[in-house]
Amino acid sequence: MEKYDPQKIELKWQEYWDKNRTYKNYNREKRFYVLDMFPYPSGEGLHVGHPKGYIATDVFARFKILQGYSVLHPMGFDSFGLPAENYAIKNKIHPKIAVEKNIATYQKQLKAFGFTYDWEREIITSDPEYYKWTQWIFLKMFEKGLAYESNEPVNWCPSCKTVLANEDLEKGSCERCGSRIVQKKLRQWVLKMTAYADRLLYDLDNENLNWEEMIKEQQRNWIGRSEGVQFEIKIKNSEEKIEVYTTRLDTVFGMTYAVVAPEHPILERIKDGIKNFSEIKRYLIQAQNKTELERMELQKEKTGVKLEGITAINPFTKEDIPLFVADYVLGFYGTGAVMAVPAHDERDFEFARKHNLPVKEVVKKPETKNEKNSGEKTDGAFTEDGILASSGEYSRLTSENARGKMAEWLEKNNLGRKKVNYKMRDWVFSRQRYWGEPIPIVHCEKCGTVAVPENELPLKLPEVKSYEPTGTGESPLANISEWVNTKCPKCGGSAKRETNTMPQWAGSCWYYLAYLMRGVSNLPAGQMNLQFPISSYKGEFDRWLPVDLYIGGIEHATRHLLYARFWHKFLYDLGVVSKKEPFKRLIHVGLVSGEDGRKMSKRWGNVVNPDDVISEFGADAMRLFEMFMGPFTQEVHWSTAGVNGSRRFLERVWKLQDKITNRKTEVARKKIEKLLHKTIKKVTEDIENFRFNTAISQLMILINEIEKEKELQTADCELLIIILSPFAPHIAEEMWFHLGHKESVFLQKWPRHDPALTKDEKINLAVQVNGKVRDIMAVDADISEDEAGKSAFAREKIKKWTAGKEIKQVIYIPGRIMNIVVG
RNA sequence: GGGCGAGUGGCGAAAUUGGUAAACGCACAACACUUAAAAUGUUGCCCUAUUUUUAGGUUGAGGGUUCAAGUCCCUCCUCGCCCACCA
Repeated sequence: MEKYDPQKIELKWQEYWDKNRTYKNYNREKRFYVLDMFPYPSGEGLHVGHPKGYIATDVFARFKILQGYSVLHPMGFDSFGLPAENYAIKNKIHPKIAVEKNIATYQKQLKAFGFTYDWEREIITSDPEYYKWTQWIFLKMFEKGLAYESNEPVNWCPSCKTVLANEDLEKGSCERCGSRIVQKKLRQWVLKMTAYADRLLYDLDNENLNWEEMIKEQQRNWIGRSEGVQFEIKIKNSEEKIEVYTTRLDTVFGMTYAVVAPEHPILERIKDGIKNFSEIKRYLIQAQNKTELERMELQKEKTGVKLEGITAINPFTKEDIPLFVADYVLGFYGTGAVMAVPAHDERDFEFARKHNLPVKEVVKKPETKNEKNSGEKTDGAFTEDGILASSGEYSRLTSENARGKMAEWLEKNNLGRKKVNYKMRDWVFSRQRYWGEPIPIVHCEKCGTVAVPENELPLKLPEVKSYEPTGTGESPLANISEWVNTKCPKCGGSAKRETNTMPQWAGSCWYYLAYLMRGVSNLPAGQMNLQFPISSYKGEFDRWLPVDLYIGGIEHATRHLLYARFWHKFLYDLGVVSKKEPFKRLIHVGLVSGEDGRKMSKRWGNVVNPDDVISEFGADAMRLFEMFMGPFTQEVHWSTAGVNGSRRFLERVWKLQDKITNRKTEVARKKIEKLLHKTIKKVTEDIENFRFNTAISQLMILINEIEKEKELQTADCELLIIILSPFAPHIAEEMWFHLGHKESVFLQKWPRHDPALTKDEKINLAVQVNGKVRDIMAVDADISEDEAGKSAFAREKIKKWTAGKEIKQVIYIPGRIMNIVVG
């Protein structure tokens, strides 16, 4: 047998699979759609962490192919957006050229792994043939009133010189460059994601999504639904009133003041009645100049000013209460105004203490028998539910009951109503950058905002010399007058094009559909041609959706995964797709950090390039190692020595070929056959449950055992090759052909274990005395309790511990343990 | 502050879901092969005592339930991730 030489065999089989279209069996009855979160092609290339998820999907894809499914496993590139553009600016290359170059690098790196990707379906989000559809979906949203213009203050990154969505922030800073965000009023395009808030929440639990609970929870928190009551507080001696929102209406008798946010419109309306208006004005300017971050850093310090001369009335108690303006109340949430109950809200408590406002306790902790009732007021607010006190007719009710009754009273008197609020905001969808999809809208003086007609799509991104961001709040496109100045599609008069572009995330909202659309076109690889109308793709959508398995990083939990679900639901409403949810099963890939435990980055010099690993150890060894490192969803540290271990394992597998024989040596055969079937069972179950590490350790156990034998039956070797093949496809294929086969191992059937063979006839039964293992007996697996007891008591080691003692109890769990309890 | 998750050898980890803790691998050590090294093979490798055997201890700490706890319950400690003035 010649030496195991991955360099030689891996390239050979990659070419073979490609040429023979080994994985493209799209006409089988059962189908399975495996999807990776596609990368954005940065200039750095891949490091060894990136492929971990791709290896897992590849293992799964091969497993499903072997189980007889048509498996769709596509790959593409998310090439619009800031990473590509910033790279281009830094290196003074046009983004388009940079993207082409980086994609070539990525492809080369990915292909070295021998993945099952169907490159004929590759998509690139910055390709006009692709983004004409991104634009089309936007136009549909515009048509349905879900894309609208807004002038609300938005997050502005002074370094990236663009606005950002809430989802793009990290602790009040730009997620990409770390710069502090400032609030800026700019005309923006916004998508009405909040219109889908309820469905985005509800369907998480009601569409049989096999998602990790952690990700569902993150989305729930992000959507942030809360049920409460909105009611009005009148201003004394005035027609004016403010609406407040609360989830704790039960505490309303404890309201000792009310607060409006600095942005609240009432301040302008009642300014003549405010005696200290100049002071208020100063405060508003001060508040406006605070950045998001400052607002948060100073959160302990609650500032605010009383509106002198203004009195509000608590609708329940009819008491006069003061009104404040304070920036701890957020202008964009709820009504931008709150009732303040210092006794039962920590923020209000803090504010009240600072401004010497009364604290009125109206909810008491229910008394429990054993608890000492000290009667002392605790230092802080009591924020839990309890029993009402000093609340008029509502006293003695539980918080929950009181909330219901109080809301009824408000409704009856036409003062308020139940209201659901969400933390999630509408999606700020425009960017003042060059490298993105142009928003297909024309501004006409006469007709207003007008959609670019469908047959003019794609609205191509014009070529420019200078694509650097301007910082003026306008995109670089605004400087190209021949592009900007156009005719109104409606009236034919002169009009100007929208110059903002779409955000990073737009293209990835529907890409899993584009792969399916690519299946319809018969054009050669690399040529996208996705023709209108969308209905011509319905058959493909219905056949393949939803995506059966989706793997990617956890950082997308509240960004891409939320946006894509939103778009999918919109497309569902349009009748484009027939399923409510796009991704049926979702698993996140745990990060691979550097050998030093730090995040892999140029800065630490701990980046490992997969090309180097593959050329030293082979793609199979690398694949195997990344699946063996630890539980898939967990963070792991890279270890080059560990890859070497996987390589050693493959060398040993390779050497088994010297033992292959067809002679019958029954005893050895039996032993290996049993272990083989146990391994089939475990590997099958483990792949299904994404426990690749234990699947591989079981394969190692099997190999260790076979090594001890002199011979290996051909039939057993074949089964071994098949169950190893998803992890190490190249060596498996090579060994498969060595056995004389003329057809790929991936056209074989995944074996089923024989249940009779996975059962042991003899087992080692542990015998405990008082819970401590004192002996281990080799017995028949189906030994009866009587017999097991007899043999146990006959054994010296057991006698030693039971002699002269009263046997109180004997517990026997067949196949597991016997515990003798003595007194 | 809120939510989610995790703590097991020198390291990555496993444990049939309440039933022999440390499988499998990495690193390390000794030996064999070799002039030597690498590679490979064999053996050892949680802690303490001891004489190969054996006994005791051990899953972040403490308590509880149970014949039996890494696994279930309570209290506490540490770490990670996400969200964070959301009324």
